[in-house]
Amino acid sequence: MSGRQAGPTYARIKRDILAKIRQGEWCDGHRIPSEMELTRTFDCSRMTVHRALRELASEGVVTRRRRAGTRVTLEGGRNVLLEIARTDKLITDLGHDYRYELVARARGPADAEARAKFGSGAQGDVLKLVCLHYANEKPFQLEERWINLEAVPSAGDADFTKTPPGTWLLRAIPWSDAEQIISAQPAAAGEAKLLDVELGAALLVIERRTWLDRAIVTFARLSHPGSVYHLKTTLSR
Amino acid sequence: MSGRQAGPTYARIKRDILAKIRQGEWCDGHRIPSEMELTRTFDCSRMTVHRALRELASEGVVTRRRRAGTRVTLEGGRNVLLEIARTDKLITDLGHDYRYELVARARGPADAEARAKFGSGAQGDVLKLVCLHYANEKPFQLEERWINLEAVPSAGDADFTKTPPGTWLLRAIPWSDAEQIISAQPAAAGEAKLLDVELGAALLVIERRTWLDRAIVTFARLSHPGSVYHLKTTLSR
DNA sequence: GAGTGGTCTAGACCACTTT
DNA sequence: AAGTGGTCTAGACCACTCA
Repeated sequence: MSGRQAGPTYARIKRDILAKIRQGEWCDGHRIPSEMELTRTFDCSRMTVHRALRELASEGVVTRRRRAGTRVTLEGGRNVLLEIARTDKLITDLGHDYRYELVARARGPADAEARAKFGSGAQGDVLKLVCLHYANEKPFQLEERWINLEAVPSAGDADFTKTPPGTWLLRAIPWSDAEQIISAQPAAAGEAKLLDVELGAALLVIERRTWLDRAIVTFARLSHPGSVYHLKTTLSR
Repeated sequence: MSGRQAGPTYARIKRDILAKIRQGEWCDGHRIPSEMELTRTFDCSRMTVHRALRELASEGVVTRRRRAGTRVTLEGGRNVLLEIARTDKLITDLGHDYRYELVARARGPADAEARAKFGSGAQGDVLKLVCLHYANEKPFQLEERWINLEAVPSAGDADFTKTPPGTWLLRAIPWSDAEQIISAQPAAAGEAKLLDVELGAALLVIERRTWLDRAIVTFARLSHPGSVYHLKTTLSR
């Protein structure tokens, strides 16, 4: 038969295998037919079968080993795509009014606090910014931002009263590595006042470090009132 | 010639292109040579070049359009990999002792609470479990779990005093879609007592729904004391 | 040793989009 | 109309690993 369904052959092979896994016909650890067998089943070349299986493997659905064959991946950790967007985009995507305010700006040699954030990587001047992002005129995110001026000298002259530093940095600076820590923390006195929440209220905090090669570029601490913000991720297989 | 560096040809092509992007030689929006040109540059077949470019496109590094060519992807949102693991694996990976305890188990028709969690998808019996996961004998995660027994009848007979429901479900049940919401919430009275924290303390809460086709399988609310738990993600390009 | 996946080739035809 | 990427083939040889 080979009722030519929609799309290319490799996609049809992927769909058929995924359907068998989803329906439980092939469960965790089950061995999938070899490339040669599938070549006969789908009446196509081995390269086409190989591409389908290779993509499923790169998506974590199956695990392949020479001689041992292809098996449905045993359950372990799963990788979930978590999309991180600029704060202004995040808010306007939700259909809210967005407003940004620069609360404080200070430039000077790296003090102990900055060195702690940067993990001892900064010796020269550091720019520290404190910003508030509003959604519908309510505080949505408090952004504390440290920028390593050794790595990004042009940030010293940038005007951050209109453009949030996150947006400016994404446009201006290439980066090679990033790290992000998501946690729940009680609001300290200063944070509570700026975010207009009770002292000790639950905040969702994202701390993000960004490097260019070995040099740290920036550290951001983004705090959100727990009552108004969450991260949502979806996945399917 | 073709100074055979390490690894297969397609990987070398990917590395070379990524290096040019990282070093800023090809910046956002820059057009990359066509497959035919790269075929000559790297002295290999077009399929090999195609594979390298296709993988870079699937990783979001480049964007490809027929006739228009291949370009370095313009900056937009970023995708971050967030790894989600079973709680027992999470704790033992950190080098801590793991202990699990079933606090409560109740079976009955879906009440208003369960229908709210399931988004009105459940009509029949529901199994509700409350579990505690300890790391080094300190409460690490409070798991409140609802299982739709219409979708998973065998869960009604499973023994959850030894095996955590998350582990059991991952092994027993295929799934097709999942949704996850990460938030910061204050500890309610019952949660505070079980987790041994102050009333109103900041909790990092993960709520996860899992479906098989259209039917909801399970809803889990996983609460962690903010002081002992965080999610960490890293990425590089 | 034999069977598995991993890579690669030198062609081919098609689909799409810009000119 | 021409040039780009998208897919596919029918082979080939290699690398790994289990029996």
